[in-house]
Formats: sequence, C-alpha cells, structure tokens
Amino acid sequence: MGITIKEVAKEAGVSIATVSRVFNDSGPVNDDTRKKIMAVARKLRYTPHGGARSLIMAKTNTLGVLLPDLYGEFFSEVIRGVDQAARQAGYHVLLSSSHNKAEEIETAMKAMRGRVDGLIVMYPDIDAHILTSNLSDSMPLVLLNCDVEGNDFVSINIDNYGGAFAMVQHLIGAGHRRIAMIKGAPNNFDAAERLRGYRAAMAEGGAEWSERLERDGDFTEASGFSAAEALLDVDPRPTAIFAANDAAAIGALSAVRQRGLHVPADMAIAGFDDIPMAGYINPPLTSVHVPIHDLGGRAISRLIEALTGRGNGKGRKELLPTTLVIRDSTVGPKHVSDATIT
Amino acid sequence: MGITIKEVAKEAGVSIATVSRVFNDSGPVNDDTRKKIMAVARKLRYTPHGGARSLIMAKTNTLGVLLPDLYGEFFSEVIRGVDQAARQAGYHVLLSSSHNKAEEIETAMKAMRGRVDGLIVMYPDIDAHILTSNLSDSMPLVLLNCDVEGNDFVSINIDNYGGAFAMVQHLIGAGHRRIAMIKGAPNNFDAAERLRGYRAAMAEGGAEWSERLERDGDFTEASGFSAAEALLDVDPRPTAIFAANDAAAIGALSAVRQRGLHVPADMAIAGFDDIPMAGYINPPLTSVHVPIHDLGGRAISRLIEALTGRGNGKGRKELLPTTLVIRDSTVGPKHVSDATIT
DNA sequence: TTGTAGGCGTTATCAG
DNA sequence: CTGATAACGCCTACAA
Repeated sequence: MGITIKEVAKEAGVSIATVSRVFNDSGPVNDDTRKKIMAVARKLRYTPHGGARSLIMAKTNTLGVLLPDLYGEFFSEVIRGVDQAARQAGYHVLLSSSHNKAEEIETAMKAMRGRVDGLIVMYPDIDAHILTSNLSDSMPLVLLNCDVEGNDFVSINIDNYGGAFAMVQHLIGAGHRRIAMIKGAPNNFDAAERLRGYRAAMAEGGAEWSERLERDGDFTEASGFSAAEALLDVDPRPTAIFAANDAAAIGALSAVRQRGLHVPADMAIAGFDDIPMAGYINPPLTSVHVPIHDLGGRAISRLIEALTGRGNGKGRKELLPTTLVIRDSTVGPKHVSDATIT
Repeated sequence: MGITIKEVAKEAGVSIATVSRVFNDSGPVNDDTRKKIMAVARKLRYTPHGGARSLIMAKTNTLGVLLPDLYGEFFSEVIRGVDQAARQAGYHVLLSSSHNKAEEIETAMKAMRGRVDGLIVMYPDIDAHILTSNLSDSMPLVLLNCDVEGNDFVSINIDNYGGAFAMVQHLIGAGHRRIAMIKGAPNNFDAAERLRGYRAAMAEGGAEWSERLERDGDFTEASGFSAAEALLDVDPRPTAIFAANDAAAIGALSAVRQRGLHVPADMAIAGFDDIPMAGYINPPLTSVHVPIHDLGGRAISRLIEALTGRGNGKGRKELLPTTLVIRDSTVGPKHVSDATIT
C-alpha cells in the first residue's frame, strides 16, 4: 500500500538519503541524479508518507479543532474560517465536533496527542473551568468562547454582552418598554452572556422587566416559535422580542405572523449573529453582527503564533466586537407610521 | 514535549514492551506490574503518541474529507454527518475544504497520504472526470456528488434530477405554465442536474418554456434576489419561480415582495435543499428535501466498509432520493382563493 | 556529491 | 510473565 522512499531509491539506483534530499531540498544533489529521481518518483507515483515524516520531524503540520454541538450557519462559518486560515499557513485540520461534555473533550484531546501540533477548543459551556483545571499545558492551545477566568490561556471571545446590551438599548430607544427575551441553550456561555446584557440594559433603561418576559429556548427555530407563542399570551403583551440568535428570531417571527400580528408594528423582533440570510427574510431582521468567520481565522493565527514562538506568550485574551445591524423587523416603515399616528 | 513510553517504563522499572502490553491489552501482564504502570502513567500524564502508533500499525484511524467551496447549511450538515459517523466508528476526520479546482484537490490528496486510511471526495464540478482519470487507486475512496461515469468508484449522489422534475411537475399541477428557473453555480454538477430536471419536466408537461425564463445564479441569496428582479420584468411575466436552492429562493422571495407582489398569489416560489429554516420563513417555503446529513454519514459508512473489506468491492453507486415538501409559497391559502375568484 | 547508520515513539516477535 | 530487538517510513549528522 503506497510506494516508499526505499523503492524509489532502488529503482533510481541511489540511496534513500539522496531521494530524501531532492524531496526536501536539503543538501546538494547532482542535477542528473535529481532529474532521474524525479522521473522515477513520478513514474512510481511516489508521495512522501506524512505520518512518518511528522514522527521524525516532531511536527505534524496539523491543527486540532474541537467543537461543541453547533447550529447551522455558526458551525459552518467557524469551520470555514479555520480551514481557510489553516491551509493558507500550510496546516491541516483535524476536526472533532459535537462535543457537549467536558469529559468528551478531554478524551478527544488525548486522542489527538501525536497527531497535532496544537489545539483549538471551543467549549461554550458554563462549566468550562472544569476543563481548564486539568488541562496539561503540553500543547499550544487556544480557547474559543470559553468561560475562563485569569490569563493562563490564549482565548478569544465574542462580545456577547455588549451586543445584547446595545440591542436592548436600541429597542428602548425605539420606544419599547416591555421587551421580552428568548434565551439560548441552557448552560451555554454565549447564551448566558447575551441574557446578562439584556438584563443590564433593561435595568439601566428603566424598562418594565418581569420574569415572565424571559422564555427558555435552545437556539433552534422551533424553540423560538414556541417561546414566542407563549410570550404572545403574556398580559400585558410585550411589544418587542429579542431572541438569543437569528434562528430563534425567525421562529418567533413565524409565530407572531401566524397570530395575524404585524412586525414590527405590533411586535418588533431582533436576533443575534446576523447570518447571511437575515437581510433577506421578511421583514429583514435586525440583528447583532458577529464576526463568525473571523473567529475561526483568528484562532488559527493565534495558535500558529504560539507554535512558532512569535506570540507574546500566554495570557492573551481577545474580545471580538459585535455590531448592531438595524433592519425593518424593529424599525420598519410600518412601525414609524404607526408611531406617528398614535 | 510529551511523555513517551520510554519514560514511563523507566519510572516504573519495567521495559517498554510491558508498558505497551498494558496499554493495548496485548499479552499477559502481572496484575501488580499493571497497577504500578498505570499509576506511573497517570502520574506522568502519559498518552500514547498517535502518530508513532499509526506508523507501525499501518493504520491511522483517520479519514480524509475533501470538500469544495460549499454554502451555509449544506456545508455544515455534510460535515456534521461525516464527523458523527466517523467518531462513532472510532475514526478521526482530517478536513480540507474550499477546493474549487481539480488540481487543488489532487494536491490535498497527496498531502494526506500517510495521514489517512481512506478518503471522501466531494467535487460537484462538471469536469470531475479530470479528477478520476489520474486517481491512483492506492487508497479507498468514496466520491460524493461527482459527475462520474462507469462503475470504477464507490460513489454517492443526490437525486437532483428527480427532485427538480417532481417540483416542476408539482408547479404545473398547480396550474402554472410559465415557470422560471434560477440556476445554480455555473459548472456545478448538482446545479446542472437540477436544471436538466426542470427542462425535462417543462417539456413533458407542455409548459411555456423560453430561454428568458432561465436566469443565472450561484446559490446565494443575493443572486436569487437579482435573478428574480430580472424575471419580474420578463413579459409575459412568469407565475412561478423555481430556484436551484433555498438560499436563492429566499433571495427571490425578498425581491418579489419588494415589488409589492404576493407569494404565492402573484408568484409561486420554490427552492431546493429544504434547509431547517425553510418551514419558518414567510411564507413557508416549498422545497425539495435533500438528506444532507445522511450524505455525509453514508459516505463514512461506505468508506469504512471498503476499509474493513466488508463492502462488496468497488462499483457501488448509490443515489439518495429527494422528496417534495409542499408549503405555502407555492400553494398557500391565498393562491387557492385567488384561483377561485378568477 | 553520495551513502551509512542512528533514531523518532510505538508495536510485535521472539527468546528467556 | 517479561525483556531485548527488529521493524514502520522517513530525516539527518557523519563519513566517504
């Protein structure tokens, strides 16, 4: 299975050392010998054995990526960002996703020893500290969306709190006082931060917060749908719904329209993530833009810095900014005219 | 960097052979010796070096996955399907995506030699035969959505033709005669098959086909939007738009509503893929359901069969069926009442 | 300019 | 039951 360097050497009538030299441009090789070796290699369809190579060079040129159970667009964008950045830098990507327990992640991390040069771990669970506590620092590591204290790790987070805060401020500024929130998955750190931002802005803005304005969700369209249905029965009815992500917001939108209500005239709706589709649904969805693609790309960059020693060592914490994208679902033409009429 | 078996052996006062035995349950080991070794291993945080292991065992327990430049939901679902199936079977996944040239794929394939036991290649380009022609059969291989003739490879395809055909039949059955199509990316095999199904059904159904009813697109919301705008200016105006995928359909939906037209009363709209969101947009989108998740999972299954010799050898071609999912965007309540009035 | 030989971390085949 | 030792495919001093 697979031609080895030895067979190429024999066929070309040279030693394996010489073959190795031409394939790595290490050391001098007579031009004729080189040509001959290349010819033989091509004929035999020889390709160096990556595994053997990385064993002796103590470098796999592979980066491990551990992801949790992620939803739709978010998942694909993170991976795409990672993959592109990695390949551009000459690295492979060993992927392992759908982990939802710290224990699973640790198992996967162990399984990757000797296969990767470094690791990117995304674990947006509120018990992330469990993970970090028994994290041997044997391997360069970048943490993504992890709830970690201190400066012991290189970590990148999204400004979920700030984004949620700004969104609620926007809604309050548009005249809303009873703003409901559809929460994200339980135990999810991102979800918790977005909720925290919502509460803070509600308090600071003097809005009419009540426990009944917060409904459980899990980032799916279905959960957004049923949460919104419940919210429509709250009395007095909220005038705006802020969903923890766009999928849930779209589910909520569906529920609100099914009741015959208009968005944003009767109910403003806002999401989080700003997926590509957000601007094309009806009405266009106001959302908090998250640089998802960047998240993956930056993680790779940081990791490679750590690998090549170009980084400023450990302790670099980074917070990626989010930005408000206001569309018709919160301040559409209808809303404006209604407001004027009232 | 990293504790080796040698250090464990020394610390435990045994030979590396014995340590190896306890970690692989190969050969007998005295119970006390085993306990001691385990204790030392734990203390030293020893984890076997995967790379070295796979070198001597001639098995990497890793599967390579080569993907093209994919869009949103499709991308994530394929990968998720692959990853889940792979891990369940005890395999790792080495991912390399965003390839859009046969040449790139071949480079990536070479780079994976010695790192993977088998390969899954998705290359939905109409020049896929270029790829297969110089495909050394050195490694088990499963082709996904590839335009390959003959039975030389294990391949899995989606019934794009059948799905498109059925969708157009549905539209014709609903009374439409001028049915437009927003095409998918040029040179894309899936797109070509969907177009072929559209044309065949138009011809067979005796609908009013014309060249102007076909517009270019590239699977994005933006392309669907502008294609639909152009279609709205065609005279006589089509009464239905069939988009090559859901993203484009959603873009088209946006354009149609922006003109003040109603869906489906003034214009029916249908998509392809049936992404999770399809049922939640407004109006719910009629689409062709594609078992994307299955696609990845099955590919892994086939590959592992080939690896373990349990498969029926090469030449297995599989066609995954698609199913019609009819929602309001083609036969909504409005459409029905309008038809009655006319 | 080229070949020999040692070793990367592991498993597997032998003797002991 | 345990310990040498030869691979696995490759790179790299060191010698020639």
